[in-house]
Amino acid sequence: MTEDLKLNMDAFLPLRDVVFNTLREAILKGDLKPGERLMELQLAAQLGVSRTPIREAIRMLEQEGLAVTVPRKGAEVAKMTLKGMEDVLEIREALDILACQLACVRITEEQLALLAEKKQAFEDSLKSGNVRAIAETDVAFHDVIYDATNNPKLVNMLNNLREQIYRYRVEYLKNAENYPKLIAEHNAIYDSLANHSQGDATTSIREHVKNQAIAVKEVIIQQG
Amino acid sequence: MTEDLKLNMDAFLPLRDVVFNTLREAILKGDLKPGERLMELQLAAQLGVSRTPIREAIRMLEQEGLAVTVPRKGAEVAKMTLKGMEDVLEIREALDILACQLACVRITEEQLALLAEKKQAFEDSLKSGNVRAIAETDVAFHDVIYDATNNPKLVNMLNNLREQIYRYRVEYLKNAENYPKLIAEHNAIYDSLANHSQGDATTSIREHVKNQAIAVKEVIIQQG
DNA sequence: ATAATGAATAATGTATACAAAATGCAGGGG
DNA sequence: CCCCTGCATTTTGTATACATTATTCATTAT
Repeated sequence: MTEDLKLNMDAFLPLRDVVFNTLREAILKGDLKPGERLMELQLAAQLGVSRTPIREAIRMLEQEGLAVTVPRKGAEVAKMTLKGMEDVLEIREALDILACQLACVRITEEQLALLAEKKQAFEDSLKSGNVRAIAETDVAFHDVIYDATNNPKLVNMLNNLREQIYRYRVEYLKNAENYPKLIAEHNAIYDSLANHSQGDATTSIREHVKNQAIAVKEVIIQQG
Repeated sequence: MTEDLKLNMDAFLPLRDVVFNTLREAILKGDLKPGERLMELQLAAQLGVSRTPIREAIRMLEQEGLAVTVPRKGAEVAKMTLKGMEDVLEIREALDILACQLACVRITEEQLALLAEKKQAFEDSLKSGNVRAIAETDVAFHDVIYDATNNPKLVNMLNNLREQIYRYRVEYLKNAENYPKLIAEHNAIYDSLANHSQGDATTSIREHVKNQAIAVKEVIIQQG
């Protein structure tokens, strides 16, 4: 109720997409909290549109796993249980390993150069201490690897999974004592890709996602 | 246009779900062909509902990867290119292996007994030569393994991937000379799960999905 | 006092009306 | 002959009206 959501009108997109992006951001930033109801009429009034694009956006949020709806009851922001997160992390680990293995074989020299750049940008952002910037540069680093798989469907699935983890991962990035480990892990991943060494890539990415999984699960346990 | 889609009215579900199931079936059975446009007004008239539930159903089909929409152009049944199918199969292989590995550890005695039952039902259906029955018993066999992962999100993703492959896989199941190989592969998978041997499970399921991948790709190459 | 009932309210489900954009085609000009 | 323009048509995008269901709360009977 006290939310003041606003639409980005600068885009020539169907309203459903604009509403979707707005709600998605609100959920990921935590403005809309897990379990909070997404009432069509209320959202429509707040965003200044009709219920139709709201409903379409809600279907798209369902698609991303960010909302769940019960027939004749309505939609709410998806709650994440520990078990649910463990399930997501289990899948994410397998697909991240797959992505890294594929990237290992398919990555180009240009992409390797870009990866080195993003790796450096990540390290720089760690020094800044700006958590939002850290999260963004980390995403950018892994995006290069994802793109290198040359498998858009895989990229899409990994982005969906990452979204569901994102909210909890931010807490992890606030703790500066994790930073050296993160740098080392990124270095290991980069080196294995640069050497096109699939074995090393598998080991290093697995280590990376497993550490992240542990951290995310701790955040959930402390919260719930 | 010459389609005569009909709704299952026996369900107390929102129309969007009924429409979704109807269209989904039509796509999987091939009544709606890849590239065929999904025009809201036309579908609404055919199914005797308004555009609203049609639109919602189309969003759900997008969710499953069975339809794609272009803004201000409309939706159409997803076309599957060879590259697109290779991408799907790549993901499917990784997740099927994951599922089998998890099942290996988590499967119960009851589920193992059920798996043995489904394995036998599959062999029996092969003798019948009824392709539809064969496809169903095969799905049932793998569903037991999926359920044994105790990871509903993984099950959901695997079902989505399977849907996208399903249409092409049917051709493979028509060829009786593949049957002995399929039986042997199912036996190998069953044995590794019964022994809770993760290494064997990985090997046997990988073999199984790789063979299937080859067959599916051949179907697409011959078609396109 | 508690449980059951029923009306009032508020939400979702569905249909329809209106707006805007894309498409197709005809006619005219280069 | 080709292209370009503009109108007509079709289709999607959006808003709104109506229908149905769920919820809440007060009232009443046990």
